[in-house]
Amino acid sequence: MSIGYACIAVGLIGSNQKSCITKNASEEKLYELIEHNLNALEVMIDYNIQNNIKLFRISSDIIPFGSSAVNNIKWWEKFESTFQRIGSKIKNAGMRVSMHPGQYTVLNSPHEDVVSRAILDLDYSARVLDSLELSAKNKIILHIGGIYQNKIEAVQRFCENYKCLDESVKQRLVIENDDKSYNVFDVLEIGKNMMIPVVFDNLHNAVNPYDNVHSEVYWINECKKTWKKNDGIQKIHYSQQDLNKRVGSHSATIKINEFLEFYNQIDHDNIDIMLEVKDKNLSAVKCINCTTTVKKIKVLEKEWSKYKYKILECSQENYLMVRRLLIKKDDYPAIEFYNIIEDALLKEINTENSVNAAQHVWGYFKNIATESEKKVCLKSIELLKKREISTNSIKNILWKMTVKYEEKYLLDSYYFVM
DNA sequence: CACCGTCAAGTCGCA
DNA sequence: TGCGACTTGACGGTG
Repeated sequence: MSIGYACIAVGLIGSNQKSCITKNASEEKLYELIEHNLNALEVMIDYNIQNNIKLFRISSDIIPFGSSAVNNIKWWEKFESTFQRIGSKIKNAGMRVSMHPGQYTVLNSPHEDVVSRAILDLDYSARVLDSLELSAKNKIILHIGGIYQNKIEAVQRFCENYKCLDESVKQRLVIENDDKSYNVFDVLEIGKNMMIPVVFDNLHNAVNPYDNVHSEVYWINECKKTWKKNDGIQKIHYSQQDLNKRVGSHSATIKINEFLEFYNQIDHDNIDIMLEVKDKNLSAVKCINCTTTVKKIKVLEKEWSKYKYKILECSQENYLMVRRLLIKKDDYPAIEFYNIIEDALLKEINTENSVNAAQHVWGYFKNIATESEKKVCLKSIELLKKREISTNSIKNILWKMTVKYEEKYLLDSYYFVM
């Protein structure tokens, strides 16, 4: 059983992906971007290994214009050794990765050019995974596509076009229920007929259900039947609704209690769970730490070192609660720990707390900063007290000093990214 | 340096 | 018929 996250690692230096607009997509520029993005991928893979994260989605933007004529670089040749090195790390760690072309990759379109671009997109995704020399258990996830006023014909077109796909794509391709057009029943029909594994997405199912009779567990068990030995263990997508946004929007973080309720209902030892959530790796680590059988408080202490100034900024009370919680060194109060953090993050940030947090962070530098840095910082904190500057401004100033003085404890802090 | 429009894609709902 | 929303972070130009 693995829990993972998609594409981006929040608060991880050197992991950002770069892109450019078509106008600027010269060969030189593209080469530079690919090199950068592969570096960033390796940074994320290393991070995953260090944090025991064994499930990860590689961004489809890893190679800018990877499936377009705009990019003529034979990147799989030019960066062959880089791909092999990263792929080895993935394999040796027992990590499983995937790719997920977005809503604009539509295999069942009635427009020939749209379909051929979709095929190129799938070929590209497979080529990335092939270049990493990973097995067919490392999947490409696709939605069925549009309806075009006739679902039966649209499904037929999907199946016909699927048959035309390259074998390297077919052995990796899995299909997922979406939030508008194809519910889990529709996708299962296709999956069973075409022998394609089905990924169950709980939020899509909540938004676009087949009926209100069958439970999530029922559908997960139905989907399980579509996964064959060569496909690896069943994969599902899990996310929670952002209550302030439109129906189907992913939440900022995974509420741990709600997750555990779901987790405890399913056959979690035989399922890989991909989280779709704004805070990405943060929620993945949270869910892993709350379900692990290895219960070491050191893990929570490490988490606390990253969260603490952010929590101090939100709530002094919660900050003190966590400190009390982590005193007993033979305990492992992971769920309580994350409940206090979730609670703090929901609170409105007031001036007093944001000043307090900034002063704590400034404390790392007050003996090493130059006179001018000291002047700027203290002035900014005074302005913050009067709400004349934003918390982002002060965080930018403090972040620059963190980088300059390589303040290790702060470099990983979520204070700067939340 | 902060801010914000733009990009890039295909479908669908609505005027 | 055509346009805006959906999605996403970063780009890229402006002030």
